[in-house]
Amino acid sequence: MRSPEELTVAFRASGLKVTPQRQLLFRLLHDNCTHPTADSLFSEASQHMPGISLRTVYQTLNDLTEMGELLTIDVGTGSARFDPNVSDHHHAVCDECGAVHDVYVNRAPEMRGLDGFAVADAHIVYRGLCAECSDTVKR
Amino acid sequence: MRSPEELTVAFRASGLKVTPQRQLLFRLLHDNCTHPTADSLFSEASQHMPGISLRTVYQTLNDLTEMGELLTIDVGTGSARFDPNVSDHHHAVCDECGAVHDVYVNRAPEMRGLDGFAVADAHIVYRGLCAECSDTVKR
DNA sequence: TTGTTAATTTTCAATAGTTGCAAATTAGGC
DNA sequence: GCCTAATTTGCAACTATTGAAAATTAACAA
Repeated sequence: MRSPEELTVAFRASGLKVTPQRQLLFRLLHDNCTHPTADSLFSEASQHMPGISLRTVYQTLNDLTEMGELLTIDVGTGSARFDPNVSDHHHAVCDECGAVHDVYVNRAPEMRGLDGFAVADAHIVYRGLCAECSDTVKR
Repeated sequence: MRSPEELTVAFRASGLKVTPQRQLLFRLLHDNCTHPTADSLFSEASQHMPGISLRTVYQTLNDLTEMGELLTIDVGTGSARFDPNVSDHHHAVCDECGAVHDVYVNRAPEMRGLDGFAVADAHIVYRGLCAECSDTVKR
């Protein structure tokens, strides 16, 4: 995702308004590697701007996703996670604490067993225990 | 997933009852490679047994999943998909028609960029166009 | 075969996550 | 400062799924 400043320019350029709500969300999302849910963002945003509506959060997240600034990922945890890292990557989900981490692979493997399927994209979800939770379990 | 006959024995052996509802679902799921949703199974089941309840379908699907006879997979299509193929495999989802196919890979790739995460499982979702939909688009 | 009882099914309400809609508000150009 | 289209808000609606309680029934024994 681009910086709040760049997004401000980009939004105006496409005839979209730059509201205080949107600016706040730009800031909260920029360099955010926690893979927040709409609801967790709403909570955080509410502390800075009491009264902001959950609907607006969803709206803005969807807008950013449509513009290609944000990835909406579903790792099977019930609610969608949002990721400002739009580079080609994958995710590791901790079964213990639920944390989602960005991970990379050299190359997604060729799939076998299905002829004629034109693959446009491959997304890998790793599950297991993150470093912190492995530590806790060990001791 | 084991055959309806084997499941019947297994259920009785664990003190579970084999009801007509369950038998029907055993049959509908056996060798079913369509990755049905709870709702699509409910529709199909209703044709054979009018009055069967959606709740029972969910219940039985959850029971089978807990027993390791079924996989509950989430490919981001909104509702859970159920897969009687419990071998180690992955999925290909057609962006056009939504069909889900079983696929295999030689070995899921090592992930990079996250130290100390103990991977227990990796699931790959391929997206693109299935053979049928590619054909349709071409002509 | 019938009785007993715990498991199951059904019904219906409740929940979580998300979207649709209409009224009120406001950013940004004039 | 005004206008107007874009945005925000509030709330109802919707989808997928689960919880709870009452009614039913499979399985076992007598």
